Amino acid sequence: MAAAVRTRIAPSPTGDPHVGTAYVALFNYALARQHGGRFVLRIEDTDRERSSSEAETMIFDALRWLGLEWDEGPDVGGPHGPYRQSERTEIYREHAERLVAAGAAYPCFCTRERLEELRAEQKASKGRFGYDRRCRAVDPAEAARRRAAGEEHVIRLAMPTDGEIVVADLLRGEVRFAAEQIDDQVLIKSDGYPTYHLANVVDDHLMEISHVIRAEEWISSLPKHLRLYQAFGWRPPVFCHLPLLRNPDTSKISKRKNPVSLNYYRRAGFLPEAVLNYLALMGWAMPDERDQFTLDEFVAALDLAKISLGGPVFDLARLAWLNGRYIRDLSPEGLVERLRAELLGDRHLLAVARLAHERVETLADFVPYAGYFFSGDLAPDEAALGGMVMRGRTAQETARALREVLSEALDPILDWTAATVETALRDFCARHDIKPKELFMPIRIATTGRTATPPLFDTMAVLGKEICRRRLGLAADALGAVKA
RNA sequence: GACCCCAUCGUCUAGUCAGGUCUAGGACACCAGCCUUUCACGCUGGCGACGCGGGUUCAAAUCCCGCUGGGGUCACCA
Repeated sequence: MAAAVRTRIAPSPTGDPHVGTAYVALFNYALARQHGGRFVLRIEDTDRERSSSEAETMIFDALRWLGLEWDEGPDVGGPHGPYRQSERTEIYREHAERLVAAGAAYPCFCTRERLEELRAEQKASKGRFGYDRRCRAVDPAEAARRRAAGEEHVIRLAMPTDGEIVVADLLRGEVRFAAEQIDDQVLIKSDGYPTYHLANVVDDHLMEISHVIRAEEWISSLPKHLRLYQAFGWRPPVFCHLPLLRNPDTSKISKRKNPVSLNYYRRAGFLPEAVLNYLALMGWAMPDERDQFTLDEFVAALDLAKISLGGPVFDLARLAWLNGRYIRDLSPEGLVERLRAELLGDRHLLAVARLAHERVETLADFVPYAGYFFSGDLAPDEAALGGMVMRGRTAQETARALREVLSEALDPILDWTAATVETALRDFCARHDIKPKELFMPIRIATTGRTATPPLFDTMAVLGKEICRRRLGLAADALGAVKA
């Protein structure tokens, strides 16, 4: 009897919930459902610097919005918990020690400074990149003494130094790597936390994951992972690396060039079933090439082996078309229901009403006054573009400034409120020696299309991060395209 | 740069594994027409691709090699 199919999605809660996470989750979910198996959600929060609970909550919300329910996870429990890696550090430490005892891993006392120098040298001499394995030569007894004395160190995996490592990928078959070119990966950081590579392998084994379906960017670390399975004496799961979603210019999908936050799609009025359906079309097609189908139909028809490997360009226009079909399939009553669920829900309506109620005279003024709170992308016209150009600067310079506002001030905000936005924006002005006045009008016009609006930060708070980011990005693009 | 992956219309793809039925099919976008008081939907039609060069074969989009191109990875981030 075949072993149970167990799949997982293992996102890192370090930012906004990513469309790539949904893409990978979809295929994992579908495979598990197809085989009556289990779909696990595991939070990989081993980067103490960047992980946050806000980001984790957003991942839960986004996945649930899409309807990709998990059977085991941090919030629903399960027999293989805990499902948050930060709560499993003892397990990783124990496993790392096992490897050290077996000689498959070793403590490394090299300082960050030395590693940086090493990298610089290697770069200059165009030599091989990676750690030079110096600490591998340290006598184990001496290493143990130094560790006991509290000397700062990491634990590294001892990779074979010659021969070939052959890994198997469900879609690509055997892939070969020369062992010597694989780095001695850090397994345990000096803060005692594991790196992805260790935690991931240990957990996939302990959680009895049968199929690891993840993005292609991981394929080059597969030799390390395989080595870990061997060193532990475990049977590796089936690996299946999905192609990477792409920007229109075919680079790996990024927020600079494409909306990547699932929050954007939700807020911009995309239906979850349409988003899922569209994602299923990335690298895969129904046997009859039908382009509209339900999640259940996908679950029934999915054949992993039929995934095509060319990186699919994420095309908003095609998603919008699909979304339109789903909307047309709704009854008018159904449409109203959907509208009330999100865009015209009491929550959003009330937030807008708070800003609009002293600025309208009749109820009928409300819709035209507050229209931009209920729409998605804004296409700035010439007048708007003119109004956006900052005093004493060119359109291009303004575009650059707006992009910096995005990446430096706005993107990092996970707790999006009028207060956090205001602080971020004022800090930005101070840092760049810009008068707030000069920056705020362009932002106002970019985010609302108007020169007169309720207070900017309140307005941006109600608009939400994703709508603001997209409108600012679009405005920057339009300004950048203005002939100097 | 090194290593790895990939390669069909602008985009998503079917066809490639088991070579002939492929003068390469469908969808998005675009263009035109029809429907229609308008717009949209819908319908019909059009534009549009096997990256290049060698092989193997009676026959290659399909198999092999090289080139070119694109992408990813080379962190005490995942």
